[in-house]
Amino acid sequence: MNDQNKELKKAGLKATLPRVKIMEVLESTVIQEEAHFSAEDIYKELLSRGENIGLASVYRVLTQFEAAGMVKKHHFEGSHAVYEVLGDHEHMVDIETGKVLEFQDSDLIEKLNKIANDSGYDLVDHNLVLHVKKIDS
Amino acid sequence: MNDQNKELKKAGLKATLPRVKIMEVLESTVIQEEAHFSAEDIYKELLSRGENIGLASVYRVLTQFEAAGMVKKHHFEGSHAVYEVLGDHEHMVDIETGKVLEFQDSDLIEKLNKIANDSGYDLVDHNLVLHVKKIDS
DNA sequence: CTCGTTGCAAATGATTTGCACTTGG
DNA sequence: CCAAGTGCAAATCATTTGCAACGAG
Repeated sequence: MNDQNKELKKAGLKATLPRVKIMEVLESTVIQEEAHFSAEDIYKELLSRGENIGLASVYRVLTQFEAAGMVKKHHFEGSHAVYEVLGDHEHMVDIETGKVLEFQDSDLIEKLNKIANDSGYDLVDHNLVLHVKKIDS
Repeated sequence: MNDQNKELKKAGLKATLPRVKIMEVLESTVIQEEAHFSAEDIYKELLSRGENIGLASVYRVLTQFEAAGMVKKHHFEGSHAVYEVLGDHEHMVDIETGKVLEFQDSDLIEKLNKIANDSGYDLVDHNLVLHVKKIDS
């Protein structure tokens, strides 16, 4: 049994063809390079690979993957949601180019935890997007 | 000329009845107490005040107000967007109750600016939502 | 076998748009 | 007056759902 099957099992999901194929796409370079993708993007990539998987299933599976903590859903802007394979980084959007940069900063995370704690809460998750523009431009 | 008219002018918008009425609602206690409201909420409040303003206009006006920097749009979760009168605070969502708490932390803002600067950018805006749960629960 | 899953098509629900009709300046 | 703005209804678009057929364990 391969990695994908294991991960699906761990999430309590049957290792069906659509789910395995979608995981493959999520782990492929095409996606890794973009870092962010819509349900539609995945769907098209599946089509181009000759898979016959419905868009509705892509939505269903991504939702399940999100519940399982494998991907995260974002609403950076625009009308549709985008997903990302879970990683511990934050986002910075260049408002002039629309490009999404990623960064990590453990001090920041520590600070966020502290803020939550100070209010009597545990930090379970967070969403952070910096909107930036090149200095001088 | 009153404050609302001035603010609208400053944003380069004609002081039309729908826009003035919507500003009034945004500044009313009903809204201030909730802090977050959907286009639908504003629409209903206008109706209850006997105003005959279309939902489409509410959407149009809120979009213009957002462009003018008077309100901010959020997608905390769920299917519809919510707006808030612009204030310099962050959000903390209790994942168990769905309640949205607000907080301020200048150190945090300073840190965010620093992060952007270190990458050669100016921080224009940011979006931060902490997802928390009560300690021990 | 037998449920959980899927594909497809139809339904939904929030937001947007086309257009003839007002209205603010 | 007349371009900007509005109301209404119809159109869009992303996402969801119902349901009969399918397939993993």
